Amino acid sequence: MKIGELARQTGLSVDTLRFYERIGLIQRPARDAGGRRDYDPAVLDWIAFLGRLAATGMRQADRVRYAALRRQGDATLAARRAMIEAHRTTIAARVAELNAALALMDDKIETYRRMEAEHDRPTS
Amino acid sequence: MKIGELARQTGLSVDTLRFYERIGLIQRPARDAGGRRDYDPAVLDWIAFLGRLAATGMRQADRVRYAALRRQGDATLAARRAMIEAHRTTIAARVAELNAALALMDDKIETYRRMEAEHDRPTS
DNA sequence: GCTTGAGCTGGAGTGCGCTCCAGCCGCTAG
DNA sequence: CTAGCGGCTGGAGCGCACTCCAGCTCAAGC
Repeated sequence: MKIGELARQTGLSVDTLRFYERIGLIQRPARDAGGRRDYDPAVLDWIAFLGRLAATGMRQADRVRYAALRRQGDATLAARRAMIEAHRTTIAARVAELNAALALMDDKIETYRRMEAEHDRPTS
Repeated sequence: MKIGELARQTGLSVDTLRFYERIGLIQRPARDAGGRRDYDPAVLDWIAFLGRLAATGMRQADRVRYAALRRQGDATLAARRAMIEAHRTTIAARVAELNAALALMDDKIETYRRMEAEHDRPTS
């Protein structure tokens, strides 16, 4: 699979894919006779998972660390699990924070409704 | 209240407070005889709310828009409510996304546990 | 009356995570 | 055989949200 096709399938740009390779998020792929990157389709799953990590707030530096562990094989299983467990905890905390914010926004919306009623009928 | 005291109470830096004023997130405070900012304590609640908006992912440009509406008084109540309602929707979507990610992380952790068991006892 | 510390301004610098660019090569279609 | 497209590299640039800095003023404590 060429880089353009991979870009299409992942939704990332060609530049982003090359950038991810530079920083070590994606392994250097095989090259064809002309020196062009030729990806193993398995990279699709990896990129999707990286996307989930990024979308849930794991920092790039940590994703790079995780990718490095992954490249080292089975000896790093426990370390990788520890990273994912820590990330799970972070996500759970974030969910709690967002739920609290939802309640706050609901209060605020209610306050606005009352103030709008006041403002529309100031002689009430 | 001087800027240093406000910084202490809000957890923001003095530079950040002045930056927020520059971009319009905080109103220009009164000045004392020496030309120094002298804040009304009411700004504490406002900064706390801005913090909640920021922490829940509202972009700075939108916080600035919201602050601008707020400065215009009661005529903008409906517009402000609309912004908060939109933000509430965004937060709710984010909670759903994070909950899905939690499930994914749990799967991943479980997979790691199984692989670790495999790896520790490869002759099983 | 002098030092110290807080505050002032306008502007430059930072870190993250990309994004874009110049200048090049090589395959394929017309 | 040549135009066009996709790919290549190394490096510069960008948007966001601050953060830091130089060089200054001012008020208070010793």
